[in-house]
Amino acid sequence: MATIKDVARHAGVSVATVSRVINGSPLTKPDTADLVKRTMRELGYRPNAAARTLVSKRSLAIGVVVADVSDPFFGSLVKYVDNVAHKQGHHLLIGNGYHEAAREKQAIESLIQNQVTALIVHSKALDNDTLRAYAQEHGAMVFINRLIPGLEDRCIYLDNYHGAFLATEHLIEQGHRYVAYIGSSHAIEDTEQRQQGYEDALNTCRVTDETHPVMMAFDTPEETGGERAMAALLEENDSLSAVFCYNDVMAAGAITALTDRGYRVPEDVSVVGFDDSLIARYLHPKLTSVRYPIEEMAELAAEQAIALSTKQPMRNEKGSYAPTLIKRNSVTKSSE
Amino acid sequence: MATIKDVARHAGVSVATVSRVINGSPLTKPDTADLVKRTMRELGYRPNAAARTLVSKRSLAIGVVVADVSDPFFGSLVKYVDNVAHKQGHHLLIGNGYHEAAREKQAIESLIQNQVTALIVHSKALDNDTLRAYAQEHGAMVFINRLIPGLEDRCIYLDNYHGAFLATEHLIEQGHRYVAYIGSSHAIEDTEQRQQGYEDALNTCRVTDETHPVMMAFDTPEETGGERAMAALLEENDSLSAVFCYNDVMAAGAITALTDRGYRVPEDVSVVGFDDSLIARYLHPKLTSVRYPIEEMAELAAEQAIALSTKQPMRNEKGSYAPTLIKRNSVTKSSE
DNA sequence: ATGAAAGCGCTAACAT
DNA sequence: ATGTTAGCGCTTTCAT
Repeated sequence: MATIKDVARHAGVSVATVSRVINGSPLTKPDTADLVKRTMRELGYRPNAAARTLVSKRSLAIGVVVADVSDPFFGSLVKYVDNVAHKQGHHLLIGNGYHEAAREKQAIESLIQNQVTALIVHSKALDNDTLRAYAQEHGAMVFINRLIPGLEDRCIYLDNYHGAFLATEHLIEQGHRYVAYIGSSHAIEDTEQRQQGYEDALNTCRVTDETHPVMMAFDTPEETGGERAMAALLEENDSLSAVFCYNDVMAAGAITALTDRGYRVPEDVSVVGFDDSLIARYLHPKLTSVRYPIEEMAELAAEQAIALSTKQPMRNEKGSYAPTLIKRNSVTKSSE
Repeated sequence: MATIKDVARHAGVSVATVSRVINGSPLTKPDTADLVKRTMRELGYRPNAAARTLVSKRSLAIGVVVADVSDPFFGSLVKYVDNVAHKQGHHLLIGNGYHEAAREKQAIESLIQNQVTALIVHSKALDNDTLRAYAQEHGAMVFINRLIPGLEDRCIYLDNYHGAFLATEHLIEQGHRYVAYIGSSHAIEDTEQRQQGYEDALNTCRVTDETHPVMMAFDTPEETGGERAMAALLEENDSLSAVFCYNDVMAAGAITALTDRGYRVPEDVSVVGFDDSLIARYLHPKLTSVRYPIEEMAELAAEQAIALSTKQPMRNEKGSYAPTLIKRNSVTKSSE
C-alpha cells in the first residue's frame, strides 16, 4: 500500500504538499496539484483513514446502534442515517443491541472506542442514568425513539400516546363500542404510552360508562403473541368488534386468530396496527396502521448528531414526532 | 479522553506495560496488571482504535457492502455477518451500493480506505474485471451472491438455475400444463439463470411439444412490475394456470393483478415466488417460494473473509448453495 | 518483568 | 507556494 511519502517522492514534492492536495487546500499551485493527483492515481494511493483520524482527532465515521438490522424498521433507520451521512462525506459503523442491556452497552462502547464522530443510539434496554453518562462522555450522541429527561435536545422520539389515541378514536368514530387493545408484555415505555392513549381515547369518547369498556390482553410483541392475545380476548368477550394492536406483527397474529375462528376482518372485527411496517401492505386485508415516520426521524437524528459533532448551531426542531393514521382495508364501520 | 500515557503515569508504570496488559500479554506480573486495570477503569480509559490500527496495521473492522440495508434480505445478510464478526471481536462498517456502479465503487473504496481487515461484497452493478482488481488489492475480500471466474474460492452464491428448475418442476408435477414465467427486466446474471432453469424444467418435463409452452413476461423486479407482467401474460394467454415469479414482490404484484381480475389464487392460478422473503408468509394466500439461505451464506462469507485476512487455512466448502422449495398455500393441483 | 525509544501515516504549525 | 518537523496514541523491538 502506497503511503503519502511514496507519493511525495514520486512527485518530487514534500509530504505537506501532498497532504494539501488531498485536503483540497487552496494554497497549492494548480500545476503541482495536478502532478500530485496524477501520481496518486498511478500509485493507487488511498489515504490511510486511521492515520488521519489519529492526527486530526476527527474521523468520518458515524456510529449507529439499533436492536437488529434485519428488522426492516431498523433497516430503514440505518438507511436514512446513511443517506445524510453519505451526503456529508461520512460512513457508517453499526452495532446491534438485540434489546439486551449488555449488548447495547458493548455496541456503544465499541463505537466510541472506534472514534466515531457522531452517534445515533436506539436503546430500550439501558436505563436513563447509563445513557446520560454516555451522552456526557460523547458530546455528539443522539437518541432515537426515546425521551431522556435532561437530554431533551438530544432525543428524537415518537408521540406514542397520540398515535394510540388516533387509532382508538378512529375505531370509535366508525361506530365501534367494544374496542379492545392488544399490548406488548415487554416493559418499555412505548408499551405504557400506547396503552394510555388507548384508554384515554376511550374515556374521552365515552358517552355512558357501559358503552366503551376497557378490554386488554398482553403478550410478546410478535405474531404468535398477537394470536394468543386475540384468542384470550375472544374467550372473554364475544361482543368485541374492533382491536387496536401494539404493532403490525401482533396485528397480523390477531388477524390469523380471528380468521381461524371464522371471524371475517373487517366485516366482523376491525383491526388497527402500529408502525405501518413493510408487512402492513401485504397483509390480507391490507392493514390500517399508525405510521411511524422513522425515515424523517432518522434523518433529523443524523443531522443533529453531525451538527453536535461540529459544534454547529443545530436546526432546533422539537424532537417529538406526530404519528398519522394510514387507512387501508382492515377497518369498517360497526354493523350495529 | 484519557490516553495510554495518562494511565501509565497514574499507575506509575511505563506505557509499554500498559500496552501489555491491554493486550493480555503474559509477561506482566499479576499485581502490576491488576493495578493497571484498576487505573484504566478509574480514568475511564478506552484504547484509541485509530492509533492501534495505525501501528499494528490491522483493524478489527469488517466491511460489508450491500445494495440497500432497509431491504430485509440485505438486513439479514448484514445481521449474520455481524454475528460471526462479533464472536471474533470484530465490528461492522457498512456501505450501500443501491445497485449503482458508482455507488458500489465508492462504498468499496471507502471501506478499503478505512482499513477494514476483511470485506464482504454484494455487487451486481460492477463488472468482473473491476471486481477482480479490487480482489487483488484487498486479499480478504469475498463476494456474495455472485460467481466471478478466476475467483471461485472467494465467491458464495446461490444456484439460481436449480431454484428456478425446482419451482417450475413442482408446478408441472401438480399437473399444470401452462406454466408462465414472470422475469426481471434488470440485466443481471440471476435473471437469465432463473429463466434458463424455468425453460429447462419445461423441456425436461415436456411430454409433447404442445403441452408445456414457454410463456414469459418481463418487468421491473418490484410489486408494480409483477402486476404489469401478470396483466400482459393474461392478455395473451387465458389458458395459463400457473406462474413462477422472479422474486416474492413480483409474485405479490402478480397475485394482486390476478385477484383484481377475478381469478382466485391458487384455485384458478397457482403462484410461486423466489427468495422466501419476509412477506411470503404474510401474503394471502401464503406464498410458496424458493428459499434463499442467505443466513448460512452470510455466515460462511464472513468466516471465509476473516480467514483470508488472517491467512488461516479456510474451511474449504464450495461456494454454491442449493435453494429449496418452501411449500405454502399459493399452489394447488391443476383442476384440468 | 519492565522501560526507553522508534515509528506507523498523516496533519498542522512554523519557516522560508 | 512549498518544505521541515513535531507529534497524534499506540505497539513493538531491544535493553536491562
